[in-house]
Order: sequence, then C-alpha cells, then structure tokens
Amino acid sequence: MKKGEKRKLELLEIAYKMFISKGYENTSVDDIIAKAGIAKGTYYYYFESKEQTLEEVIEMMIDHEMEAAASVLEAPIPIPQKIVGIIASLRPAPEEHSIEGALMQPENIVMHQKIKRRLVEKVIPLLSKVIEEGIEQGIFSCDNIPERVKMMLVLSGEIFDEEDFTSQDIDVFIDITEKLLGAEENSMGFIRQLINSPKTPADKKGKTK
Amino acid sequence: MKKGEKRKLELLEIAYKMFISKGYENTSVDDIIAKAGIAKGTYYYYFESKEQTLEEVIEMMIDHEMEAAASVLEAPIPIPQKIVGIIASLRPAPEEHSIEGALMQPENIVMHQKIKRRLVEKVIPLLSKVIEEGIEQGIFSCDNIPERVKMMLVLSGEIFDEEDFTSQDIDVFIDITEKLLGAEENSMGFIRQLINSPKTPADKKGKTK
DNA sequence: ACTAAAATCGACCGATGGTCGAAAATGCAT
DNA sequence: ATGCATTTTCGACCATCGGTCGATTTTAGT
Repeated sequence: MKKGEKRKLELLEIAYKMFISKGYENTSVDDIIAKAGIAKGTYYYYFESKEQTLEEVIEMMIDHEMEAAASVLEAPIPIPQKIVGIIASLRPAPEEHSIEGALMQPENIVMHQKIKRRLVEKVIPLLSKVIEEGIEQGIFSCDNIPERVKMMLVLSGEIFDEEDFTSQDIDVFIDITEKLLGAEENSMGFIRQLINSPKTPADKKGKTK
Repeated sequence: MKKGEKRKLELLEIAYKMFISKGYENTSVDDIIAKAGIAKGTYYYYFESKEQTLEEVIEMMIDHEMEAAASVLEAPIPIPQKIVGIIASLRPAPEEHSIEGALMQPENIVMHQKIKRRLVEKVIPLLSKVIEEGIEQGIFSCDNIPERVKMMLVLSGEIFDEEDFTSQDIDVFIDITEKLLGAEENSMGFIRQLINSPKTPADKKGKTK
C-alpha cells in the first residue's frame, strides 16, 4: 500500500519529464521503462495504457499549476493584478522542468491541448470569484461571469502561447479584457509592463525589414 | 506529368474522406491503399509520409472552405452579416462529407487543430478587409484590425466547436464582438437567430434541473 | 516455515508506418 | 518493331510501438 504508490509516483515523474522534454508522441513506453529500469509488465501493472499515463501526468501538472494560481489568489494585491497573476501562473512553468521549451512543439499538440482544456475548466470558478469580488468593489461591471472568464482564458491561452505575439496583440487583449469585464479604460494597462520585462529580448528576427 | 497527378488526386480524395469519417489516427495507410487498390510502395511514391498526406489533405480542405468564405464576401448582404457568414462558413462542412460528425472527436485533435490554425491564418486578411469596409461605412470603429479579427476567430472557433455551448456563451460572444469592433450595442444581436434555427434541437439533457 | 497477495519479469503479439530492390508500364528515339 | 531510359507499381520485408500474459520472485501476515 506504500511501496506500490512510491513506484507509481516514480514512473509518473519519469513519464512527466520525458513527455515534456521529448513530447508525448515521441516518448515510447520502452523509453520510459528503460529510464526506470523496469520491465514492460511492471509498467502495465501500474498503468492501463500509455494514454492513461498521460492523463495522470496532466492531472499532476494541473494540480501544480492550480496551487500556484491559488497562492496568487490569496496574495495581498489589487484585483486586476490578481487576475493577471492567475492567468500568468497557468503557463506551464518554463524554468523548473522543460529544459528545452519543447512543450508546445507541433508534435505535442495533443498533450498541450489537453492541458489547456483542463486548466481552463479548473480556473474558471477561481477567476470567477475574483471577478465577483471586483464587481463588489465597483471596478468591474458585467454579467455571465463564467462565460466571460472562459473567453479571457481562451484568448490568453491562444495568443500568448505563440512566441511571436506582438505588442498589438497585447494592446487588443488589454482592450478586450477591460471591455469584457466592464472595467475602466486602461485599468488593465499595467499588463504591458509585466510582459515586456521578463521575456521578449527586444525584437528578434526580421521585423526591421 | 498528368497520369501521376491524377493518381495523387485520387489518393488525396480517398485519404480526405477517410480522415474525416474515421479520423486521422484511426485511418491506417493500409486502409487507404486497400480502398485505392494499390500497393504500399505506390502510396509512398506519391507521399513522403502519412503526416505529409494529412498536410496536403488539410490544404485541400482549406482551399475548399476559403472558396465558401470568399463567396460570402461578394454576396450583396450587410457587413455584419458578411462577417458572421464568413465565420460560419469555416465550420468544416457538416453536410456534404462527414457522414458521422466524427471530425472533432477527441482522437482527432491533431487534425482539427491543424485545420483551425491554417484557417485562422488564411481568413484574417479576408475578414480584415470586411472590417475596414465597415469602418468606412461608419458602423465599426477600431484599430489593430488583424489582431482583433484573430481574436474573434479564436473565440468563435473555441466556443462554437464544442457542442454544448449555451445561450450565455452566445450572448457574451455577441457582446464581445460588438465591443471588439467598436460597433453599436446589439448590432450583432442577429447572430442569436442564426444559431437557434439550424442546430440545437431545443435543449437536450439536464439544464432544467 | 507456509502461503496468499503483490509486484516484477520478459518473451511474445498484432498493427502500423515506412523501405527497397525488382518488375512492369510508359514514352521516345532510332 | 527495337532498344533504352524514365516513370510507376508492386509486395515482401523491417523496426517500432503499444499492449498481453503466464511464469517467477518478493513481500507480508500467520
């Protein structure tokens, strides 16, 4: 009741790392068991299938991200910052693991997509609460909150996942977020600063053609 | 220089139908060649890989959808209707082929996602033109048009792909679209009628709890 | 020490995407 | 027609992959 759990955790950890670094499709069960030093049968003693392993790995990741999101929730910061903080915390931790940023590689669509869906699902109620708080404070004003939250999440997920999003993308996202929530003009403008500092090392290729 | 082309088109057509009806992952190369009555080697004489076949099939579909979208563009209808018409035309033709609506099945994520991306890419300039027209006519008012168009497309693609979208989703989408384009309140409200008629046979399960 | 349950092993399987050398089929110049 | 090069077709074969299964070892309770 304990040995087994540990072994499964170990396998999950290995699978997790390999899925992220090499991609789900490019990681074979043989790869995993080789790394773990176990036999095929042992692997299938703990998992029904490779896909189920993916599912559990994703659940692990989700829990991780959700913790981060929840911690932002309780931080003593203004509501708009909370919202952005939560959304930002959903990005699959670029530092820790993912030695190579191979997560959103074209061949990893399946995993990437599954993560996104589950994440959106889980975060909606959390963010909805925050929005309601904001409404009570009078800084937001809107109905159909969960639906609006979902659209915010879908947009941020789709736009900021790509590495080549532009400052125009950000501007429009800010604009749309404010209007989506019925917030005051430019009340979300601070997002710009948050984005310009950590990533995007100036402009890279082309552009100044 | 012609025999070869024809054969390839034939194979493409077969793959196309099978990918849609059974899904990409569930269609084996053997399935395709069996249907076509040719040998493995012949298939790989025309295609580098199964994935490349997918790519070409998608390109075919895209061209098809783009034609439909372009025809809407030239229709003698008001601008807002054009926009909605174009967005609606992007849905992968539910009637013609796709006997079973097996296109957005969970196992078809890869194909579905690839189609979506390419479609958005291609439609952005088209829709942007329409928006500009609208601005000239004074019914819209906004900047960063392509970015806004992209967000509209992303949202519509993400929300309306799922079969369980609610009337709230529609309401919010309408609201956000109007604000995204700087259109007058409720000027996009007609979308509701368009959606209620063709699909959604009343409300289905639960909901009236 | 005995035994039942849990855990591990690895040979084996069917299916799949892909390769390759040889054989037809085709086109063309003589 | 004949010879020859190019294009097209064939299908046996291969490596890999996810998954199965009966046998074997380890563990834990009595």
